[in-house]
Amino acid sequence: MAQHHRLQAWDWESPMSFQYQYQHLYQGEQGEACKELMFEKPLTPSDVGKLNRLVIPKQHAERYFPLDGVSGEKGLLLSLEDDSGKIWQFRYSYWTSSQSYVLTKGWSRFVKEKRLDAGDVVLFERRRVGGDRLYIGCRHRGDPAAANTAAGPWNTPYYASSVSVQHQYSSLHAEEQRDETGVHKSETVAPSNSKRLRLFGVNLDYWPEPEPEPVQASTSWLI
Amino acid sequence: MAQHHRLQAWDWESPMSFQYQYQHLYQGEQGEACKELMFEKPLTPSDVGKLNRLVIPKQHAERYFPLDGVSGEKGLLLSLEDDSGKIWQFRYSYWTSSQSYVLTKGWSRFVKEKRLDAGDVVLFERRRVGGDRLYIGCRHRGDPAAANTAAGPWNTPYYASSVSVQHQYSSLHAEEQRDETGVHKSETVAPSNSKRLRLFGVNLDYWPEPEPEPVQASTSWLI
DNA sequence: GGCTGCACCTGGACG
DNA sequence: TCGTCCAGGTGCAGC
Repeated sequence: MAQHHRLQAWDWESPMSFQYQYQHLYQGEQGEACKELMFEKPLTPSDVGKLNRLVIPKQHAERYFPLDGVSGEKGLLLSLEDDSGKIWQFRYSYWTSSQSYVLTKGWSRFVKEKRLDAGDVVLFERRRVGGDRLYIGCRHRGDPAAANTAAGPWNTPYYASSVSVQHQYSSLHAEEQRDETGVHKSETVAPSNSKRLRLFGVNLDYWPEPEPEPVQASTSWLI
Repeated sequence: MAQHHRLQAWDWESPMSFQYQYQHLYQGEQGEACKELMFEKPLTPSDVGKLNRLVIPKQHAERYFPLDGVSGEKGLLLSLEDDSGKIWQFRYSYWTSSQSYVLTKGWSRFVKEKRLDAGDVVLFERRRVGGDRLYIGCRHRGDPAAANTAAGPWNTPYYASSVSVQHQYSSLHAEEQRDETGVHKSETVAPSNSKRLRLFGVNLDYWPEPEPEPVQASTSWLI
């Protein structure tokens, strides 16, 4: 598994880039079980430009991302964690017109915060710690040994102590709505009306409507 | 009606350019009733360039093309026949941003197949034969006496015997879906969910959704 | 009004 | 040759 070894290399060679509150995740974890690179994509100019979308190569999308709901009118919402512990939500859709899978809403914020340029690499992992987590990282061009070094905890005051998945969802919804509208809404912390998807052992919420709300589990999707 | 006389002139001066299967359309037709030039437009560099759209001069659009639905989200679909009998579908829209009427989807294929360049002329006619038909033709720069000579029946195996409007619709839908997805779908030849528009005595189907389906007449629109 | 998001579109590359 | 994929675009609505 050459890819996997490469991941291990650049990931573990800069352990200090991991945040304090996540160091415990790696205690005693030396083997392949703890993390798995799903795929990487070198970013094209369009991926980091004004189109505000990331094209997910079809073979990776169909292998690693859920198929259920992605073709629906609004696609579905993916929640991924970066090395700082921040949760990133992206709308994940299939565009029949171009026959491609894309991340749209939320992607431009990621590009901006991580200062991504064409030629940089975005990568998707799942990490086992208790349950699995979905992880998104990046590596800047010419910086082969380090992933996700652009954003540190100093940029992400939220979630500093959010370890439980459920807690992260609540915090996330709060921040998401602040980011989106600049307005705090009363129902912010108690969403409903979404479906829960279990992916790589991680519960993901998604919904066909805008203004997502938290949830009872209704759909279970396992790889 | 000077325009009309001009049409008669260049059109009938090269009768051999008309296709065999359509020659019967002109049998016994000598008067103005059989065909009418709606308008011509000399093509600009943008009309034949990478913008993949034809701007329809507003006065012509509003006089000759339907107003109902053109400003809608998807515009509407116009089906026009060329001299070879091939049916061309174009998305016809009004762009509020530029306040112009345009043909978009389908236009670039027409430009390519007819080998149109800036300075060439595209023309729109209605022809009476039984019911009326909408017709699209072109005339290359420096070739004032001939319209639509660039494409012959040798380029258009489809529709060679499609004379009835209904038959043309079925064939057309089949081709449209082939173009869009590259996949033949079982419901291809039996569209529904579209609206029917009667324009210049010709039934036109249009729909707000992709993947159109054939239809019972629901809307009747008469000029 | 600018930016984002969205649905749609097309040409080029390539197997 | 032809279908598939995707990079690079569009207009426009909403925030």
